[in-house]
Amino acid sequence: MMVKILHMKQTHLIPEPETISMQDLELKNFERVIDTSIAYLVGRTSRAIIKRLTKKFADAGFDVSYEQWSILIHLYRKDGQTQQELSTIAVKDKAAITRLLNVLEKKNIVLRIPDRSDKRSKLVYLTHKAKSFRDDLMALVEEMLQEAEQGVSFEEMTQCKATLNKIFANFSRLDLTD
Amino acid sequence: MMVKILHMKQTHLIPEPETISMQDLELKNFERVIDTSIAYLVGRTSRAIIKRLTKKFADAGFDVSYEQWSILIHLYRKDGQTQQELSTIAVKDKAAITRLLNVLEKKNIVLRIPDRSDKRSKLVYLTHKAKSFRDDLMALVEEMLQEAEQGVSFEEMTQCKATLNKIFANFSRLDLTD
DNA sequence: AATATTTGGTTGCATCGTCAACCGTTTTGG
DNA sequence: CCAAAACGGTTGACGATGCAACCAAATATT
Repeated sequence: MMVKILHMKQTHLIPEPETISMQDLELKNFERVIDTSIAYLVGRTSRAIIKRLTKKFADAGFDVSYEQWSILIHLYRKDGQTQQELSTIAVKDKAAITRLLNVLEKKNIVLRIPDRSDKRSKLVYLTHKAKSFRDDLMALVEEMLQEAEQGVSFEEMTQCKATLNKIFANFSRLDLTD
Repeated sequence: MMVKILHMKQTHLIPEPETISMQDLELKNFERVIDTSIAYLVGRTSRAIIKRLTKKFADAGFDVSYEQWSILIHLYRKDGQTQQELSTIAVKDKAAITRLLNVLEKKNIVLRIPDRSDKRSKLVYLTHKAKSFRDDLMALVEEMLQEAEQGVSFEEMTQCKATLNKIFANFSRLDLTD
């Protein structure tokens, strides 16, 4: 994979183009794989966002983590979904959903009601408490999004999102075909 | 935050523009905060990448997780760094570094050597084993990156990375000024 | 020189994510 | 109609993360 001509002898004082270009290649390869890698950038941006929003929620006195919010938001849009639906829409393992809901239920933010028509599934509903701070949470998220967008034009952000969607779609496809 | 004129009376049969636009606003707000939110897209793309690379490593018989690789790569570039340096460059908590290195040391992939000139720090070095599969891991990462880039032009990817960098910088700045 | 502060690293605690195994229910297909 | 397969949810095992408290060594302060 890596081109290795790093041990070439330097017989002249003038820089030899071959050697330099090989070192460049090596450096460029690292750059490509680390600092400027989409994997790295996407990962650290994601962590930065989570950290920021977690802090915002905490500072405002809401005992809701980013992950818990990522479930809540789907319930705010449509209350009473099954865990399976939440799992799909939130792109999380169903085990992860079970555990997040355990915490949210303990905090009295959601309720699990057995589905009468299908005894296997449970429908997840928001409590009054959850509904009461909905707008506050949404406002904090809006605030965070605006912070993220500083110096980024609408078109630029739209383009970036489109690219991220393409990348995600690429992996979704590959995961299916394996 | 949310504009609520959903309870307006409908006195005519023709759809009232106000009502419709308010519902649209509501929907758009959800869209902005969920599906098309940069937070959501960045998060799911990151998880997809990690999942894919983890699978690639495992399929090829390498017992190295994505997180472990994210440390290794920095050592491949420059061997013998302190944990503090790794923490900064990998954008991870120093506690996380300690634990990742514990695992890597147990797997005989890295070594921790106490720094003789500063007894507090430890220098992290790659073992022969680590060096031996370096190119294989790099090749798998290259493969994953190429999968990610399907249907994405070079310019588009460059633009996307630039935007992600801007967003990250925004949060870094805010974290400092608090 | 003596003390205070900072720094590098480890550990405990709580949360989160994935995988695989499992249980009870529902659906399918011979 | 009944056995097999699929499905929804839970649990255990294991890795990983962030925060805060902590220790020992190194620097800075006075």
